Amino acid sequence: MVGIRDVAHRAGVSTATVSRALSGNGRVSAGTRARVLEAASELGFVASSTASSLASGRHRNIGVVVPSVARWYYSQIVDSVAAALLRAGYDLTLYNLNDDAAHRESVLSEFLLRQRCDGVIPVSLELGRDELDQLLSVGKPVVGIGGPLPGAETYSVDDHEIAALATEHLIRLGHRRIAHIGGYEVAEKDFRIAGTRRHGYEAALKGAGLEARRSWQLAADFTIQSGMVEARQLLGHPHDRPTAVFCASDEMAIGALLAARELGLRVPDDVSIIGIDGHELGEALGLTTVAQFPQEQGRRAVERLLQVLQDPSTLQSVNHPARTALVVRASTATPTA
Amino acid sequence: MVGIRDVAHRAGVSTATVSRALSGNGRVSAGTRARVLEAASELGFVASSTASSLASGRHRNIGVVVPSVARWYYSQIVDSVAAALLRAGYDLTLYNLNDDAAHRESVLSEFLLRQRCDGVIPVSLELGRDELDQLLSVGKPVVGIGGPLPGAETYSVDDHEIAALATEHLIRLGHRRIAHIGGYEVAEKDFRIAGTRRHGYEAALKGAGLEARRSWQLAADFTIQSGMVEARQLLGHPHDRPTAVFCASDEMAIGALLAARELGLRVPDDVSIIGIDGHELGEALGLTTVAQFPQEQGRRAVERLLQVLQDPSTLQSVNHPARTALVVRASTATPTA
DNA sequence: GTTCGCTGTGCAAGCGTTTCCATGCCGTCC
DNA sequence: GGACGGCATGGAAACGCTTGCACAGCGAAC
Repeated sequence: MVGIRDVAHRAGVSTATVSRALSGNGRVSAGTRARVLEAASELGFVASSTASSLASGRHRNIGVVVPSVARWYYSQIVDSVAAALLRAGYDLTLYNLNDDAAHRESVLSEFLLRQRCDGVIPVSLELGRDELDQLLSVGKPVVGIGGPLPGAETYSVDDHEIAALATEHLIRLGHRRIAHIGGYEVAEKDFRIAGTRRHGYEAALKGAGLEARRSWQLAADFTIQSGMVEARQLLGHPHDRPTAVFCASDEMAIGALLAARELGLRVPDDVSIIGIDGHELGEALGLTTVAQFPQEQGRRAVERLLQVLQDPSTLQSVNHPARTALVVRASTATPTA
Repeated sequence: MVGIRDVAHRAGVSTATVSRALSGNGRVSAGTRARVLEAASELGFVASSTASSLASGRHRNIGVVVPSVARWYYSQIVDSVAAALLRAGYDLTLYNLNDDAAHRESVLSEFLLRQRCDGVIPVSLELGRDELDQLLSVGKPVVGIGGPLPGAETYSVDDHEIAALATEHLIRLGHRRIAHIGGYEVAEKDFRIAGTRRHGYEAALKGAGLEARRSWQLAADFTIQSGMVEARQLLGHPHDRPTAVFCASDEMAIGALLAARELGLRVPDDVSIIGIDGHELGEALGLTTVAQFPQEQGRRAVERLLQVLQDPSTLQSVNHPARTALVVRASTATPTA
């Protein structure tokens, strides 16, 4: 293994100078730097990041905690975060909770605290104040994405608002019989978003003086398949069928769309469907949605976190509202009845 | 920051004993161990993994290199690999190439070699012999998943075979006009799978004495959307239309299915469609497919890699053929014409 | 009663960097 | 011409663990 001393020896300088020349910290004359660089590349020297971390206290590594990697939103986040970190020369350590609350504890205590990363990006994950404080107290800044994270700096849409927005779009079109596919029943703190979106839906209905039928609120797990399954139930009754469905994610909305077609219903004539997310597939299928832009959220969170790493004092405890946009396509229209 | 000396002091032993007691390496009497454990937990001690890595040369960290995280197969792999590593107490550093060949170089040289991980799991990624040897020579075992990786130990299906299998299923049903949606044209070594599956398709056609029309071989990027786009082209001509389509991934097959319906074609009556992968959504849509089991592949690759880490001499240069299964559902049938 | 071997523990030398501090040098200013 | 400040560099002390080696204690074997 070629080490810094080999480079130092070859370049005829001390290891201190090599370190300075390669890292850019401290001053080195142009000539010396050139010699060092040459020696390093000739030997194929790559500094041991472990040793460097130990000595400097920096890791060039960010921990990203996601509930899952198989759902569109998270995959988009991971994708963009990975790209942004790569560009900045940072590694990304992935903690995939796999929708399993049991992992939470151990991930937080054993992994994140093992002092391998410089900061943490929790995605749609609600940390307790204590957990958050623990991280911050060991000097690991936290910048969250998607979902409430009281006490931390986050980039997130307002889930209540966008759900209301989607629902209001249906109401404005004249719908009165609006169903909802979304929220898990489990009141897990790990997935509060679902509940918040449901509340937004309820609030919008209430605001329009409409009833929120319990039987028209179905729980699914945010995948296309689960959207299909629930929508089959929901739309299966020929009589007393809702004229519109608001789904808490595009994936579920796509499922609902497919289920509707399967049942021989025309969208939007027989039933209007709206989702949330901005999934590319929604575009191909003509799905109306309230788009959010996870790629943008991921990129900005990384930029911000790296900034905080430069100057920790700038870390705030606010949410930077993320951009959303109502994208009206062919899956919503005035009810024909 | 509470360090090992604090624990040692509290337990009334040396740091050496603490290290041994906590890591399980070396012998410690039961009584001492108990005292150490207690002291450690009272102080909330978590060993600095950096220091531990530097001293021991082990990292408890595996590098996973994927072309993308947004496609089903990869997300399944990452998911299962993450779970398996978590169980074993390993961290996972994610290198997302993002379908960008330019990243390849830098990821390999700058990141993987920075000696942060104990081993590497490249997914559907063809390393050159030199790159592979470089990794192996610095003592980083490699266990690949999905796709050829000459010289390395891998868990992968035989892409040529499963493509032929899928095509033959159509031929057996009586189809003679079989199109293919799959392979990128780019002959990138990063995505040879696409080409291999196409060859399997061509071989099967040839074996049956059928022509492989150039215009019936469309290139897409393995997503549902691209499958839709290509299938619209392919199935858009009322005359001279293929009676069956073999797609190199379920996602593209699903896209084709949707496009067919959109065009008013009945599946499988007007056109049969088969994919590869075993995507859950395919089940909901009645898609016939040659299933592979990425979750299983990921888990096994991790198990094997950890084994190799125990005893590097057992690393072989073979592919462990991964399980596949032809799953016949409602999207394929005997052609009606 | 020695000798031997084993167990449990401590000492201290690493692991490969970074960085503080000291030093030497040169140019500038009085 | 001497003092001083700034720059480039080297020496060496961290960083916080792991582990080889030495050693004490103790029971078994002779």
